[in-house]
Amino acid sequence: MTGTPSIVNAEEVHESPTLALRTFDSIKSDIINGELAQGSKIVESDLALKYGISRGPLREAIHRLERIKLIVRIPHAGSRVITLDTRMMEDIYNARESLEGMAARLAARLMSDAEIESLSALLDQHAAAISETDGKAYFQREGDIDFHYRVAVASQNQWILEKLNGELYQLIRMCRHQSGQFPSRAQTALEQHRQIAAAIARRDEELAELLMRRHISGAWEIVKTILEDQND
Amino acid sequence: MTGTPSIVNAEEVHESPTLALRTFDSIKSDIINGELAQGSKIVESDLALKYGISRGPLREAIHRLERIKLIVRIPHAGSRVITLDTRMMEDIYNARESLEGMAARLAARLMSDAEIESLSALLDQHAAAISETDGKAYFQREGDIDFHYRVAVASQNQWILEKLNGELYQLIRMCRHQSGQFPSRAQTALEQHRQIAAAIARRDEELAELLMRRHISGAWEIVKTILEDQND
DNA sequence: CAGTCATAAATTGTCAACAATTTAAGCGTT
DNA sequence: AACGCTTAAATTGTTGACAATTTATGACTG
Repeated sequence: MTGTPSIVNAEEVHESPTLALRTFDSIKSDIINGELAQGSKIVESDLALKYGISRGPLREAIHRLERIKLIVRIPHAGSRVITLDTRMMEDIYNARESLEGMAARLAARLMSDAEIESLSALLDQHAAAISETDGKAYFQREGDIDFHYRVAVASQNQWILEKLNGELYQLIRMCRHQSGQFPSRAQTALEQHRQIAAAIARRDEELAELLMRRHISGAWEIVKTILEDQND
Repeated sequence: MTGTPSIVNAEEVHESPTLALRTFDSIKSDIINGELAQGSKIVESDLALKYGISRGPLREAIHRLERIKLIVRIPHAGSRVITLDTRMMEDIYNARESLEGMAARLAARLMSDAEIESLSALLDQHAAAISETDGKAYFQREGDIDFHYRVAVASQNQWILEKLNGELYQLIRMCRHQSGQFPSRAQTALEQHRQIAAAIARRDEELAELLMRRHISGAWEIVKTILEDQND
């Protein structure tokens, strides 16, 4: 029951049973990877043609993307791919800080011993990967998210899990991709992950929350300077 | 710029420009008021007929309700009105605690002096209303939400504001409605609101967050016992 | 009589045409 | 040349019909 096996966390294997959902996934990737440029206008007929479906399910896909905040939409005026700015990312990181802080607290309360064991193993795995590849970007990025995802799951709070995994992480992925590779920080992050895991293992709710919040607000400070440097 | 005049917080005046949105509002009210019973199955054709529109926009309305978590939906299997249980409400209140705690912190940092003044005035208004009507239920409920809404706005965090006002408060309203009138607690709540407002006025971020979280977790303790008594 | 398979009904998913609205272009006026 | 109005094009919103899928029904078999 504990073994989410690998790096990738939640993408389903068997493809979605409906056109709208499959198209939603496609467009989502295209936006995160930057193939659909930020701020570009979405024209329903064009996209429907491009993805080979009719406007009905495409519309549903767009609405789902709006829900995830990858697309912004104005009645009768159409929709555009979102444009990330510092202001918005600050909102995201602040929300994430409070939500993941709570998740860590709940995880410290509720995580099973087996899960804790498995979490620790995950971090060993990360440590190995770091010393091997020494800064291999992609792996670490997803590894980082993997850790946070586990904590969110362990919180057993469906609402929080859904918001983190469904919305916030997507936007952060997109931001990372758009900002190119930024400094590795892998070693520091791993160290902090270890401390958080230790606090959880000790069932110290207060400390787990505190450390998680520090970890995230620290990450924000770095991302912030990068974003600001970029736009000046 | 400060004067949101009255109790009701954000319902737009001029009705929505699209059928789907208007129907969304209608169904939302019907669910919150219990006219559409919890757990009842939603059949698209039936509802479309009932609201006098075609299935297209109705479908969009349903998707929006799913986004708000008032409806749960399974591909090919249809959708049902959500059924509130203690488990889910606990998730909601925990999420709310962390998010509103952060909102209070940000409010203490960012709220303008005029807004603070206005917030204080709102509380005076509430105090007057309480001593007048001494436990007039509806007013106090909305008054309570009004206070929390103001703090969320003052946080200037769009993501948090949207989640609180768009999702969490709706579910709490629904829960309150379904649970009938529960004990007033108006005096206690007002007192706590005052302390929170004072902390914000003092620009004490730490304390504002702490008090807000206590306030909400306290409210949850009460709601929890009510819910448990009901189902046993 | 329980269980299972095939069939029929009900319901959701998808499509293409039509209506309403917004955006752009063209024309005339000042 | 700039502004506003009228008209045309483009785009979104809405509709009803059709296809695919699930759920219910009932006959058949062990």
